[in-house]
Amino acid sequence: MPELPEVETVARLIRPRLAGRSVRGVLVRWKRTLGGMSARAFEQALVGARITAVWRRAKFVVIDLERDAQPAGWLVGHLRMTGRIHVEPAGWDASAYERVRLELDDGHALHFIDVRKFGRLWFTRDLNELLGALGPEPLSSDFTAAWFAQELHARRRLLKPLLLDQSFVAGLGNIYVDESLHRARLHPLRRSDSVKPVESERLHAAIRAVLTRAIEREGSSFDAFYRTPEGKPGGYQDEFAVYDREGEPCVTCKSAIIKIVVGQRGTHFCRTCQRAPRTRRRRSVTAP
DNA sequence: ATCCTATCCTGGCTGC
DNA sequence: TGCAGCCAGGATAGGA
Repeated sequence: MPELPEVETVARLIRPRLAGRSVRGVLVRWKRTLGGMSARAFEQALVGARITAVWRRAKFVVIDLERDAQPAGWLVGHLRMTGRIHVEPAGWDASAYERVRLELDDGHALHFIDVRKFGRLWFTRDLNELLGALGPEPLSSDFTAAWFAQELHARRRLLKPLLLDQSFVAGLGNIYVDESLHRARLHPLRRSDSVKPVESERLHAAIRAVLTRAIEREGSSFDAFYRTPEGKPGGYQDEFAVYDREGEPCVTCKSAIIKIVVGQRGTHFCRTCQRAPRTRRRRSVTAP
C-alpha cells in the first residue's frame, strides 16, 4: 500500500515531468475521486494553471499551482490503497481504472489511476484543510527522539494503532509500522506509556532507518498494485522482516512470524524478538 | 481518552 | 470448473 516511501518515490519521479507545465484540459471519469468538488469547478480551477512544484507531505502528493505568476491553490493526491499516478505521452493506454486525467501543455498527461476508487485528487485553496491535522514528518528534524518519548508517554494507546495514527506521526502505514516495531524489538500490543526511554529511542531510530531504506528501494510492491510512475515495482519487499511473512522464519532468531489482528489491521511480528507485554490477568477464584 | 464498527471499493483468494 | 463469500486496507465518522 502506498505509504511514505511509495509516495515519496511517486513525487520524485513525476516532479521533473510536471514542473513548469500548464494544465490544458481535464477529464473526470469518476467524480468521487475529486472528494466532493464538482467536475466543473475542478476543471475551472485547473485549466490554465501552471505547476510550480511537486512535493510530499505524509502520504499526500502536493502540487503547487500558480496563475499569472500568482499562487493559485494546490492539487493534492492521496493514493490510499491502490492509487497510481503516471505522467505519460499522449496516447498512453491508461487502462479501465483511470479516474482523472490532466492534459498538459507539452502533450503529456497526468493519469490518476485507482482500482478500488478510494484514492482522491483534490483541488484546494487552503492546504491546511487537508494537511493541517497531520503529525510530524518522521524523517524531518521536527521528529526528535525526545519529542517522541514524551508523546508516547502522554498517551495510553497500543503502539500499533498509535503509529498508524496520522495525527501522531505522519506517513507510516501498516507495512512500515510492523517493520519498525520488529526492528525496535517492541511488541505491537505494548501500551505507549509503558515504553521505556531506551525503547522509545530504539523505535525512533527504527522508524527512520526503515523509511530511509524503503525510499532507497523505491517502496514496496508485493501485490498487483503499487508501481512507481515508471511502472516498475519497488524493491523493499525483498527486505521485509515480518510484513506478509506469516509462518516464515524471523530474520533474526528463526522463529515463525506470527500474524494477529490489532485495530482491524493485520499485524506481523516475532514473538521471540518482540516480547509480549505483561497481560493483566483476572485472578481466578478457584485458583489452586 | 480510547476503542470498536461500519463505510467506501474491487480483484483475488478460499472453500465447497 | 464455477461461484458465492470473504478479505485486504487508509481514512473517517459515529457510537460505546
